[in-house]
Amino acid sequence: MSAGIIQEQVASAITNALLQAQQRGSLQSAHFPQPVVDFPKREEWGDLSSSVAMLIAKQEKRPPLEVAHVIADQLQASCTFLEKVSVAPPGFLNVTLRPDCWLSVLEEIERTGDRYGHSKIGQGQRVLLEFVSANPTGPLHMGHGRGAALGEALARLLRAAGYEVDKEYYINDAGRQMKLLADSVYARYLEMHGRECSFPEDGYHGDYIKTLAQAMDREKSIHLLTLNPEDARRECGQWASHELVRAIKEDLAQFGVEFETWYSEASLFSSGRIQAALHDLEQRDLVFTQDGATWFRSSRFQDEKDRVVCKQDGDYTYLASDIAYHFDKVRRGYEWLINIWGADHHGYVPRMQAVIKAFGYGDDCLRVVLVQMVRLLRGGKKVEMSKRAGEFVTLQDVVDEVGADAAKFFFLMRRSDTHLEFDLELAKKQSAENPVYYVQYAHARLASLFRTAQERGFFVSSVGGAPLSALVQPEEIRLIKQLSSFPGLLEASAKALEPHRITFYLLELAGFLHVFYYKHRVLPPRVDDAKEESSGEPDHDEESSALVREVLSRELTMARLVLLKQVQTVIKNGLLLLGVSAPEKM
RNA sequence: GCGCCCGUAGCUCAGUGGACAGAGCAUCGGCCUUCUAAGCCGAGGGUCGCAGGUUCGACCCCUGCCGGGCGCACCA
Repeated sequence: MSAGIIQEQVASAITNALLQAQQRGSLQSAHFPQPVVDFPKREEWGDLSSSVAMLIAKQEKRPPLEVAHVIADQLQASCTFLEKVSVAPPGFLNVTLRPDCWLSVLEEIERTGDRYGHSKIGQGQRVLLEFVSANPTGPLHMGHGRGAALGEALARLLRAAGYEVDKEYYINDAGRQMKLLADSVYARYLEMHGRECSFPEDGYHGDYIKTLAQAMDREKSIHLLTLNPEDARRECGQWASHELVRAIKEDLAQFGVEFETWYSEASLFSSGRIQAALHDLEQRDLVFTQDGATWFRSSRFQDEKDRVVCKQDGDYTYLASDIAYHFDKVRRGYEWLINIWGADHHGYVPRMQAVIKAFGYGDDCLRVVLVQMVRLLRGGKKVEMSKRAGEFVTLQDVVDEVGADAAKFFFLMRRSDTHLEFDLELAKKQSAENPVYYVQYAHARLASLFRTAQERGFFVSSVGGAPLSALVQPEEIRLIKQLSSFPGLLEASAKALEPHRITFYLLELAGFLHVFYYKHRVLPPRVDDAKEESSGEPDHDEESSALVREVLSRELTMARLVLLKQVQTVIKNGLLLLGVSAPEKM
């Protein structure tokens, strides 16, 4: 449902009409649903429409159309801000507002400014949003970029919806992958010094491993060749993971994504949290021993089978870390946990839900958002990647080539659980074909307009001081309507954890702006322009021109400037939620 | 074999159970003496994978099938 102030106003007017009709005995129901108020599919049907009559037709035991008429009559009688109320089959209620109603939207935007659209639905609930969390075994790639953009946008969106959000990166700095990293670096190190060695079977082959070994040789005071292989390996592992985490932080910072906390998996071991968490479960008989391994009774919580947490060889599994980690999350006081995972881990979700339930929390305490793969294209042709051979396009490569803004916008143009095609050529293009520029250009265009206006002595006034009744053109009303639906959009996007809706909204709003801008002038032509025009030939192609010939009074200029100011505010608010900049100049 | 996700215009994708299913790209044809043409306008294009069901009403919910992706470890 939309929560824009106009939509709310109409919804409550309908509710009132329902209750009044009920009192007068023309409706029978004891309870009515909250009326859904939306834009009708076609503008000519009215400003707003509601399907409430069809929803209650059944309980009223009357045809929807008849119910709609009852509501319409009541609305018409009691509601002064509606210019027209009509009914359309099969039972839609269409209303047209008095034009001045829409102007309150502009006041609302001016009053709330960069908080326009924000809500309190989160009620200050504390949310831990964990994302990216890539192993520090190499640089971040495209897929991580998508997760990073989504996480950042979600954090901003949820904060705007009244949640208290912390962003966290879980560093997988323990276990097999780290051992492989250590071995790989050590092998390159030995190689560098002409020592014979065999490169580990599943090691990391990328050139960055050689770079790490070289940097280590340069910057470390101890010579690794003087150490025994075990110590040398450990040195390599620690150095490499430290360096890679540092590089990952840098990449993310350049991408415009920062975290409140970086949580080390290794710290779960050293602090004894793993044993503590497992002990907690054991006391409630949710952990048992069999075949020399320790198991978690996840099957009690709708997982398909029990899972090993400590192997026969005494090592903990990844799940053990996750149990301890998520236990710690809720113990730190977070009421809602959101994890953003690659879709290839979806099979892991029931297990993790079982963990949460085992600690006594409900299903809705943990929400896992899955992110599908990114297919990288260049001018329509697939860019081949092979992680095995260490050949993949890094996030850094993409940011360098197309910029952080374009990259983020592209990552947020699709629902997260569908595959995404990312065309580097398109993302770089500086034209209307490139969606990110299309939206940013709308913002910059307005900034430029305001600069010119100021030079010419037109200052954007406050909404209250502007002659807004001059705003009657369809393109103007359409803009205001679109602005009015922004709060509802944010609420729905936050509830669904779907920032891509904001992307689509902005493209639409920018489109409306560009159309308006093309059809109408805001500032009067300069004196010399006017002279040119009058000395020019008489207009032959009046018909063919899309431009609206209109008298541009000072009032109209002032009113349009105020309207466009609010448009600019909303574009900016939207872009900032996506983590994309709103440039003043392009 | 079991589980999850996806099948919507030539391509990439939107579409909280509501009206004649939308956008961008691509194709074709137009618009710069205008406050930013990084812009605008017009045209063509569809069995919403298939078949049932629920509903006053289904692209949306349920069941089955077909096609694609991904999972099903004492790996992470």
